[in-house]
Amino acid sequence: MDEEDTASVVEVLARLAFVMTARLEERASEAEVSLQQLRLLGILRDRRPTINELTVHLGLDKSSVSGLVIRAERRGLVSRTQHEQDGRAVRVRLEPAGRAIVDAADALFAADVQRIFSTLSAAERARWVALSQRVVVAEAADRGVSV
Amino acid sequence: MDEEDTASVVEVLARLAFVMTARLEERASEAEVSLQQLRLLGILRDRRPTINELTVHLGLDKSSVSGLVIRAERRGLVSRTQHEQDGRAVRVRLEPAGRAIVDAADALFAADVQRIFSTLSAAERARWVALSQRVVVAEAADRGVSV
DNA sequence: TATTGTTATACTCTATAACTATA
DNA sequence: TATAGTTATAGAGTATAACAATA
Repeated sequence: MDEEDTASVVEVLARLAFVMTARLEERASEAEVSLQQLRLLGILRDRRPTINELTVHLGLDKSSVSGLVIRAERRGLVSRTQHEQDGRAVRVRLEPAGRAIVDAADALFAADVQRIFSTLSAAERARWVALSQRVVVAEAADRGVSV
Repeated sequence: MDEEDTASVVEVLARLAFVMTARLEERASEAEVSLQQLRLLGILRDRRPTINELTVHLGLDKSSVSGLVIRAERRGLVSRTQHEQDGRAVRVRLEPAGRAIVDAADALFAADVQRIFSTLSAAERARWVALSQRVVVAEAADRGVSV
């Protein structure tokens, strides 16, 4: 891959990542939460993890996760309950108010994506998804090795 | 575009945006700046904008931009000079230390991209870039209309 | 009067270090 | 001793509102 080739990939990739993150942030904001709060709620949709497990999913320090969860709990979006086996640990659970928010933000973002990607034909969209999935897999592999 | 189709696009798109933003953040951090500081420095590579112009590029309030610039100036990465025509305005300029940082972070990220995208053939890469560019254009058009 | 930029204030988010309680 | 989580502290980033200087 030559320099010019790389430069064009970097440019469109960075732009895509920025505008889509900005969209997500905007939709989260409309649902009255920050992007990080939305990420937290999204993780809790099908899990009841401990703070420790959340640090892995979110890639944050336990003190940062503790703060995120406490602020979410203060708003009634999640709840903390005692762990069944380990008396030191807590389980974090999504509350109905939190689920309503994450569902609303998701619907808004999905509608954005549907509108934006309608510029491609069904075949082109399928091709884009297939190629992008391979990129995501390659990124994970690269991270696993290079770190 | 049916629901299943949309869901797969949303999933890979969100994942791609997240991991690439995380990469950029990591590389910025290695270059000793935050992602927002790196964005600021990147904009200044070929421009000497006012604070007002920067609010458009960054999508932030003028008070937020003011703070970003002041913190960057405190570290010697940028400088503020009087505007030639308008006595109220200032011009923000990239200093050599700032240029070194943005160049270093850029090189690291470009190397990441080169490694990751080598999983695709040259033809596939070209196809991915072409499709993604159309998506970015459609996003901008959608934003211009829907807002 | 309107505009440019800064400042005061308040909040979220983040990490490090110290701490408490449990294992 | 080690681990799970919270708290104290410090700093970046963000927005709103009030402000000063200039247009």
